This record gives sequence, C-alpha cells and structure tokens, in this order.
Amino acid sequence: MASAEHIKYTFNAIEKKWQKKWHSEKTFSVTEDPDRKKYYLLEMFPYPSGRIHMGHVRNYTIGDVIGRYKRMQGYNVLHPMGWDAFGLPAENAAIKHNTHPATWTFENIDYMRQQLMRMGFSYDWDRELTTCDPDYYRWEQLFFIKLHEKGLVYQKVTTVNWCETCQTVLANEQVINDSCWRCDNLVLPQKMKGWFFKITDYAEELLAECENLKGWPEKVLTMQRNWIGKSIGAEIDFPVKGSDKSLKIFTTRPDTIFGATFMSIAPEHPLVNDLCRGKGQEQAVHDFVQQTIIRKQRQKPDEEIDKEGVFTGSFCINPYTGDELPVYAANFVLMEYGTGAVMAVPAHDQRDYEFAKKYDIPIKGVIQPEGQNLNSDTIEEAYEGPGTLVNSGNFSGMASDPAKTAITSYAEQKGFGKKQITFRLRDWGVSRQRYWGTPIPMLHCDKCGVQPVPEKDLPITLPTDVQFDETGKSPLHSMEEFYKTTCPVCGGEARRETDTFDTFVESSWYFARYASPDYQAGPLESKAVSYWLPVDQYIGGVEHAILHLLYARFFTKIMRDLGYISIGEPFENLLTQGMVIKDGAKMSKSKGNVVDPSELVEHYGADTVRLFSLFAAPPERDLEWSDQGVEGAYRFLTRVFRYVMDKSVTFANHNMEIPKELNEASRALHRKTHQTIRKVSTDLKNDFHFNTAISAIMELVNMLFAQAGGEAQESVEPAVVKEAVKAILLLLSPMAPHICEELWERTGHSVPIADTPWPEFDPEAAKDEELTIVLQVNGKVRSRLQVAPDTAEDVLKEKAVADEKIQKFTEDKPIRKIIVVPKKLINIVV
RNA sequence: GCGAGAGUGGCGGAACUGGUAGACGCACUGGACUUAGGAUCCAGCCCACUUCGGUGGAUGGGGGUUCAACUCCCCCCUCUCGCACCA
Repeated sequence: MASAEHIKYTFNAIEKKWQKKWHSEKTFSVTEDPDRKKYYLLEMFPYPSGRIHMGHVRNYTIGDVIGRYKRMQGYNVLHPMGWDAFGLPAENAAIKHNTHPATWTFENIDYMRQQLMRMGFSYDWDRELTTCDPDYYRWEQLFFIKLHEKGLVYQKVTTVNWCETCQTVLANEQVINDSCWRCDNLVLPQKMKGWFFKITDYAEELLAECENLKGWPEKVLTMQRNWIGKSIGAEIDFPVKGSDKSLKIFTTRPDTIFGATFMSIAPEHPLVNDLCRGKGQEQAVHDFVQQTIIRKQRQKPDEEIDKEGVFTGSFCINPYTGDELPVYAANFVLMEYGTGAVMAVPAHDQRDYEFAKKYDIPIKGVIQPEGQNLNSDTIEEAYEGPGTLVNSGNFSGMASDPAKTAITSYAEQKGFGKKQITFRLRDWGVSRQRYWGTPIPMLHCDKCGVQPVPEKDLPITLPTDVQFDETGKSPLHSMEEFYKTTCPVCGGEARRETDTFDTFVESSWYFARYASPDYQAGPLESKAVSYWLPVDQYIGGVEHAILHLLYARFFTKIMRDLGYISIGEPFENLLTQGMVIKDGAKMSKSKGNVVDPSELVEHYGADTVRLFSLFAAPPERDLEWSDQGVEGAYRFLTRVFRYVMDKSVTFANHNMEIPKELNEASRALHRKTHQTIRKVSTDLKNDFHFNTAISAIMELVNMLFAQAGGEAQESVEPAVVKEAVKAILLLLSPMAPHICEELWERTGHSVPIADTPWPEFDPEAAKDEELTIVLQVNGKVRSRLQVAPDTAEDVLKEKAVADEKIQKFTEDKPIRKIIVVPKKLINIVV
C-alpha cells in the first residue's frame, strides 16, 4: 500500500513537468508529411488585451481536446496559435499609461502566452505569429497593391460611420444598433474619403457557396445569407415630368407597377434639389431634409419612427400607364440601398400604405389574391402576397411570378429598365484613422494622383518613435517623416496615406499564413498551403458569425484569384461555442462576475479547469460557470489519481494477459471498459459532446471503486482492472492531459500517452450478456425481464405473458396485441 | 415585426432512427472512518399517496397521431440570439 504522501495529487508539479517536456521536446511541432493524413485545427486567435478570460479557456480547451484526439488517431495535426495584435485598445492604453502601443501589446502577449502554456494546450509554438509584425503585415500590403491593380480596391467619399470616442470610421458590420461595437457610443454619419474592398463583386459567390458549407451551423449560414441580402427585381426609369431627367428605382415587385400612385425618394437623394426647384417647395423640402437627418442621428436604436414625407413639387411619369405620380421625399427611404428611390404601391406594400393614408394619396389594387376580393377603397392593410394581376393593361390576368418577368422584359425592350439584382452587402471600408494598424500602402501625388507604393518599397513599416496626445488622434497624420515621400511616377513630392487598415484585414488571412509562417519569398508557400489548407475544424464564438467569417471567406477567394491558393472556402467545419455565463449573465467587469482562469489554475490545476469547462455543457451551448462544479471536477481527478496510484506498483511490474475464463465481476468490468471506449469515441467523433464522454468515463471509474469496495464480492482479475485503467487514461488524456501522462508513466509506460494510439473497442467484449426487456401493459411499465440477447421473439412473448406482475394486469382481459421491440421492450395491449 | 434556437428535478445537464424520462456531476440528507472534517468512502435523493409490495402524476400550456411521444403534427405562452423601414 502506497503511503499517503506518495498518492497525493500534486497537480502543480505534474502539470509543469509535462508542459516543460512538451515544450522542450517540441511534441506538437509539425511539418508537412504527404504520407500522413493532415488535420488542420484552428481556434480564433485572441486579441492580446492583457489576460486570457474564461471564454478563451473554453474555446481553446475544446480545440485542444479535438487536436489531441485527432493526433492519437494518427492524423498529422496542425494546431497553431498567434496574436491579433493591432487594434485600438493598445492606443488607448498607451495614452492612459504613457507607454507605447507596441510595448503594451508585447507585454500582454508575453503574459498571455505563458497563461496559455500553463493550460497545457498542444500548440505548435514554432508557428506563432503576431499580426503587428512587419513580417506579417507586409504581405497584407502586397495583397492590397495587387488588388488595386485588379480594380478590387478603390477610394471613394462616402458617408461613413464615425465614432467620436474612437476617433475612427467603422465598417457597417461594426455598427451595432447605431452604436460602436467596441465602445458602445452612438455612431455619427460623416463624409469621408476612404479605401474600400470590392467585396460586393464576390457577393454572389459568397452567397452561393453557403450551400456547400455543410460543416457550418445553419444559424451562422442564415446570418451570412441575410447579411448578403440578395434581392432579384428590376430597375425602372421614371421620367420626371417637364424635365429631361428621370428617376431610377429598384423594385422586387415589378408585377405591382400598375398600382404605383406616388414615388418616394431618400432625403439624401442627389435629385432632391432639382425636383423641388422652382416649384415653391424648396423651403418645405429643405426643412424636411434637415430635420430628418438630424432626427436620424438622435434616433434611439429600437425606436420605430413614423413615416413622414414632403411633396417635392415634381411628378414622374409611370412608363407603363402614363400616370403622373407625385414625388415625395420620405424619411423611410434609404439612400444606401437600391437606387435611393422607390415606386410606391400602397395597395401592396405596407409602408407605402401607411404613407398614402397619412397624406391622402390614392390606393390602387392591382393584385387579386386567390379566393378573395380585394377592394382598394376599404382595405386596412396592404396585401403583400402573390395573386392575379388586375387593372394592369396587357398584363392583367397573369400570375405575379410570370408577370414580374414579363413586365421587366417589356421595360428592357423599350429601353427604360432592366432586370436587376441588388445586394444588401456593401463594399468593405477598410480605412481607419488610427495609428496602431497596418499602414495602407498608397500615396498621393499632386501631379500624378493616387499611386500604389511600388512592390519593391514594401513593407511600409509603422514608425515606432511616436508621441501620443490626449485627443486620441493618430500621430501619423502629423508626422512628417512618415508621410513625406516621393512619387514613384514623377519623382516629385508626394504624401503617403496616413490611414491604417481595419484590423479585420489581419484576421482575414492569418489561417493561411500559419501554413508557412516564416516564409520570406511571399505571403504563402504553395507547397505548405496546398498541404494544410483548408482548415478542417475552426472554433470560435458566434459573435464573429458575420464580421470575421465573412471577411475570411472573401479573402480566401481573393487569395485564390491572385493565384496563391487553390481553395475557395477557408473553413471546412465550424464550431461556434457558447458564451461563459456566471449568475445568469455574460462575464464582464461591469457586472463583477468574472472568474480569473489563472486563479483557478493556481488552486485546482489546469486539468481541473479544462475538465470542468468541458463537462458543464456541450460546446455549442452557453456554459453556466459554477465554483462548486469545478470542485466536483477536481474531486474526480483526485479520485482517478488515488485509485491508479494505489494500483501502480502492480501494474508497472506485470504485463498481464486477460485470461479466457473470467468470473462475473471481471466480465462486467471488461464489458464496461469496452462500452466506455465505444461511447467516448462516438461522442468525440460525432458532435464533440465532451460532457457525455466525461460522464461515461466517470461511470467506469465509479465501477472500479464499487468493485474495490465491497468485501463480499468476488475478486476482479488484475489484468481486467489494468485494462480498465489504461482505457480511462487514454480516453481522458485529451481532456486532462497532464494527469493522464503522469499516471501513464507511473504505471510503467515509456511511450507518452500523446504518442499512443487511441484505443479501439472490441465489439465482442462490449456486447451485453443479458438484456433488460421492459414489459408494458397498455404502454405502462409493469415489469422487467432479464434475457439472453439472442432470445427468440416467441420465447420472449411467452415469458412476458407468463410474468407474474404482468398477469396481475392482464388477467380476465383478452390480449389484443403484443408489440415486440427487439432488445428493448414488449407492450401487451389488452 | 421577421428569422433561428431553446424550455426536462433545487441546479448544470442526459435520453441513439418514437420504445425503461432524469445518465453523469453539483447541492442536499443519512451513515461509516475520525481528536476533528469543509478530506475520504457508502447509501438516499422528481412529486404525491402508500398496508413499503406498490399505485398515480410529471419533460412550458392545450389539443392531435400512435400499442407507445421529451422526441412527430397543430395552436398558444416564455426566454435567448440575430436582423430590423432592404422597396
């Protein structure tokens, strides 16, 4: 019997021992090996904000289990880690603490790297990359220049989302409820010049390929589809009466065009001034436009505003009917979508209906729903469904769908319209007025205009000797040494672009760089990327369902079209893990419910923290943190440790064969062992449900304790116990690797568990000797039957009917039917 | 408003293609060991009734299909997330 001291679970020493070993022996470093099947596993890399939080721990633990499991299955597993190191918090911290963003960032990285290592994650640290490293972002600059050549980036002045607090522009995707995604302050519209990626050129492909992303959660795909927002319709020109101009509208309902009774245009529409000039409406329109714009800014996120508008004084001619339609500037028409002008059909569009009622505009029904009689004088809401066209000239009598095509073709023939597909997706604005980011490799020459920086001059490195002031403005804007340059065309004086990239650019391609992180001759080494890509399993939070994942998909297509890679989609399978919750709310400093991973590791060890975050909930669901639950995970590991240490001497000294003849207790354990291997293997393979896998292992451990405890029981064959313990250690090792390696070693294994193959179960051994057949009478459980698995159906029926308890319920009632579910149950209907 | 997901003991969560509802863990209760126990081990633990053998009820609510429903269908309620005047 081992001494108490000997069996103490000294997790701290054990974990550090193995972490050191993994590090020094480069256990998890990999290289391309064409003879082995690769598995590229990736978790979303962190922003180095200071310390890792529970969300990271959960995300990376899930990934680590998969990585270690795949590795034991013989895959060549690439599992890298790095840092999304550019971003605004570094600048804010720099101003606040009077330090440099780089200093702050690198200190955080050092600290967080050590935290991750302390968790025992199986990363290939040789591939660690940091996006603020010029060796990384230089390739981003190269992409940009190449895309500029291809016409896929351009500069334009637009109304952008400006965050006053962050002193920068935000992409549409970064505006949440009209507020900044980072600081939560209200975002204001501002006109500004900036660089854009033509992501809309890829809208169709990004949408279509959603169909092929079989390994993605439907929820994420739906969000992406909605975000891209494809609408098929028509663009029609409505001539302005008494003018040579016309108003271009977009509609998805050309079949309702005969029902148009007015036009509405966005307050910001460029024709607004022309339309009201000389009509006596200038003042009214001007006031309305001003008022609407101001109100839009002040509007609260969820507020539904009343539909309002003002007559511009002009009329448009409906090219189908010749009707004169009054043109209104209306507050609900969006300049950013379609053409910024719409034809209004109050009978068949609820918004137009409300507007028409308010301003007393006629309502004209042109779609007759099947089996109803729509009377446009009495309807109380618009009918938006399909139907048969009425009052629609030659098109009357047609059904909505064919009418859409017919009416559009007519416009095409006559030359005043065409079929048009509109996307909700906007081009991606990437200019940020910030310092701590990748410099945009462009310059402006007064003579030659905007020019890309020549490839040979790359990278444009971010200067480090900069001063910050309280305003938060980027120091680059006033830094002559940086922006003063010469024009590559004429050699004259030129001004370098002082904006930097949106940091989402860095995270849009890092997964590809991991394949060849140190490659100097280009962004990607083709041999390496063609071996490793695509990512087989990507894991991260749902909060990136649109932003990051859409950009990464876009960049993959760009890199493909630039010839760097041959794949079109970056992530084969996507797992979006749920949030970590405490006391019913997301962990946050303001709520005071944060749990610090490092404190827990200190107290219980990394294995316990890992085990609990896997056990408490399946990965895709939110995880409710429970301090007592952690205690339970710790208790379990301690139990395993004590049990194995108790037997370790026996195990280490004997290579035991399992005898052919076993007593009942031994057979039961042997069976349970193989059933556990089967259960854990399927849980890990199918849906990463680690919680049920762990509970299966717990059951096996419980059985060992139960058999060891009872004195009256027959003794269990040591070889069978050894087999069970081996299985427990192997199955548990991806989740709690340190303790398993330690016990593995102490039970006499010289090859580490990480290099040991995943166990196979013996179907013969896993087979139940006896089955419990449930006996029901009229669907209610009345008794149970123990039978051999191969018992014939007639015998089963016979036994069931003869069962004492069953007889109580069936006597003097005729048996109408007996239903037999093989190996499960018998239901007797009386 | 639209779209997606979810509602199961005191709690986190199990339940394969319809077939024993509540695995496993936490909390709780009792016992053993003990100077002590907040360590460990064993046992109990959905609710109600009970002659302690059982009986009835129970997976948000209501209805339906079926020999059999947490699981399938219809209606309703609640919660979470996403989108939100997208023409």
